Amino acid sequence: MAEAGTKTPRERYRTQVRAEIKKHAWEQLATTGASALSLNGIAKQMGMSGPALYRYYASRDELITELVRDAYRSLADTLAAAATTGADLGVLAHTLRAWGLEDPQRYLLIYGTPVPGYQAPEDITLISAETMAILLDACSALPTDSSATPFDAHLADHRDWADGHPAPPAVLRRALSFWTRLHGVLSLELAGHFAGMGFDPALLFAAELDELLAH
Amino acid sequence: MAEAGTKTPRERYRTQVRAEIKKHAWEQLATTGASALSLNGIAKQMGMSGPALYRYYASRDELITELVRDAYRSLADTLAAAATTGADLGVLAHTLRAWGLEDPQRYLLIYGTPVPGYQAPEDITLISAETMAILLDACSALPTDSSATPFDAHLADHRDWADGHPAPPAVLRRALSFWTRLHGVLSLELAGHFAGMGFDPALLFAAELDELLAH
DNA sequence: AAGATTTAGTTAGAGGCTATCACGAACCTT
DNA sequence: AAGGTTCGTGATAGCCTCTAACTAAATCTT
Repeated sequence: MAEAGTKTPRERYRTQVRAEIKKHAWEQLATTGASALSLNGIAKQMGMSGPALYRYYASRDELITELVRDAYRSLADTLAAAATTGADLGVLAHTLRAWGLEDPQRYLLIYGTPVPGYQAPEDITLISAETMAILLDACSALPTDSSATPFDAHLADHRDWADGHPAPPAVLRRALSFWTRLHGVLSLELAGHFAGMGFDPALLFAAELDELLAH
Repeated sequence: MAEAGTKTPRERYRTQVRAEIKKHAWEQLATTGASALSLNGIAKQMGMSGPALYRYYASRDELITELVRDAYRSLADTLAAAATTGADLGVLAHTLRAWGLEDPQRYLLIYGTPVPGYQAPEDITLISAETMAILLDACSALPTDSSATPFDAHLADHRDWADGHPAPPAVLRRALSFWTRLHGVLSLELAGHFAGMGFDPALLFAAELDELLAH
């Protein structure tokens, strides 16, 4: 395995440079936001001239797409790791919030303002489906004491997104609520909308989570 | 009044050009997103050379800030108009969603990804407070049958953001839930995250709203 | 080991953008 | 009609993305 994984020196150098480029890209993203991310700037930080980066990323768009992919991957892996250690929905929620706080711009790269024309490559939507599966599993573990709503009936007929997951409609609905509500509090916190308001965002998050788990 | 409002012809021309610039800016925003908004492009659309626009807006940032201000203003006015015609929380929620769907990028200009360093001018935060006041009024009209939570106690001590509004903590909490939950569903819909999922976003929104009003 | 080939990095440059400046032209005031 | 103010222009600096041609180095082949 140590032999199979070790490619030619050139390939190793290449992947290492690509990694270093991404490292600087994440720094720029965190400090200046995605719209100000500059290949030229990264090149200068790495001590080489602008066009050199185009050996590693065909375009600025391709680099950003890879950042998006890595963000989805990181989120899916983080939640999966928590889930395999027996985390329930509550722990999963706090794992999500911690992941978001770790790098708000990374969260917003996924869930923030999209570029109107942009369509993510299919492999990224697959990672997104992984995350959804983790969420559905966790929701299945909870008792479904709530009664069936009209929306449940709609979901029973429109469950393609569950991708074969055997969860009943009530569980699908709980998963959607979980997703949308936590995103609601978390995204507003990460975007700074609670900044001057005085209360503790962590407590609001916990309160929303409590109410989510109580029903 | 018709005389007081009519300034000098030059001033009228000036405000009219500024309005035309903004009109094109909104179009660009809707089609290409805020990051691709270009003063140069707007100038060409208007049949004049690039630097001419700097007579009307000192910088690209200033134009965007004005778009942000107008977006906040439009949202506040839209909700206020609904509220004065006796709209309850449910109607207010659908008014919010309709406003968002009318121009998703306008909604995301307020609630989407912020640029890290940016701090909105104070008059914008005041408009935001207006919106919050409308929300608090509407929440006050509802019966507060829910019991006091630990978070209520925290809110009782951190209610600066309510800006003198006499609503009790339970109402504050309901207003926050209203805001964060509706933003959760709506922002995900506007950002296109429900796109390939099959279900009807309107029904999910309505379901979330129902649950919000039921407790 | 020597030559052939692939690859990394360079500079130059086209075309876009924001933004400043100096200049002429239009306009309103007096 | 003379004055100052304002508008729009072209020129320019300094960013940016991205392409192209070229050099130098590392790797592969024989």
